[in-house]
Amino acid sequence: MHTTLDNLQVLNESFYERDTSLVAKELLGKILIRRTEEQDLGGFIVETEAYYGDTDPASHAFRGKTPRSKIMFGRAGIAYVYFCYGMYNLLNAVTEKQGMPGAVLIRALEPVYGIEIMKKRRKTEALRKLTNGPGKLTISLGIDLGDNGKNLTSGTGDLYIAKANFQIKYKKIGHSQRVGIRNGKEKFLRYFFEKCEFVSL
DNA sequence: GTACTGATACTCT
DNA sequence: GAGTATCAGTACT
Repeated sequence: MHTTLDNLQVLNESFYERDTSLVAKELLGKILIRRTEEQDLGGFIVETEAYYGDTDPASHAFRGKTPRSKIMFGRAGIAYVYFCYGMYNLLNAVTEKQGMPGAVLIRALEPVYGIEIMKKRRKTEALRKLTNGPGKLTISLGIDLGDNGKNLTSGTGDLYIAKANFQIKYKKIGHSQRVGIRNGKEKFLRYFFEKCEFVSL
C-alpha cells in the first residue's frame, strides 16, 4: 500500500458543483485527508449517500433553510458536519450550485494513512472497524462540529478530498437504498464499491 | 450469522 | 417534547 501524500490532486469547487448523485458516485475511490500536527490521516472513500433538497424527505434541507441546514444551500465543496443520535458526528460534502441544496454523506473509508492513530482513537486493532461507518470514520479522523463549514477544496486546509495518483483496486459500483432514514427510502442514493470489506453493510 | 436495545445530546416544532 | 443520515453489546438461531 502506498503511504505517501505526493502528487495528490485536490478536488476543486467545480467537481462538487454538479448533480449530487453524480458527485456521490464520483467521490468513490477519492482520498479523504485530515491533516493533524502529529500526522496525516485518511483513506479511500468507499461508500457515500446523496441528499437533495425539497424533493428529498430524508434530507435536512427538505423543510428549507434552518440554522443547521443552511450550509447545504451554500457554496459547493464545503464540509457539512452535524451531530447525530447524541453521540456521533457525520461528515458531508456540500454539492450543487450556490442556492441549490445538496450534500454527499461520506459513509465509509478504506484506511490508508495514520492507521496506528486511528486504532488508538477507535480503541481497536481491527482494521476493518476503523472507518466502516459514518460515525466511526469521524472518530478515527477526529472530525467534529468545529470542522463544519471548512473548505474541502483547499489543499492547504486541514480537511480535504483529493484524487489519488494510483489505481484503486475496486471496480464495480453498487447502489442501494440509503441507511438509517425514515422517509425517502424508495430512492436508491447510496453508492459503494462492491466486494469491499470496508463498507458499512 | 441476524435481531433487538440502550446510550446520548442536539435540532427543530 | 419528539425525532434522529449511529454504534456496540447482548441475546438469540
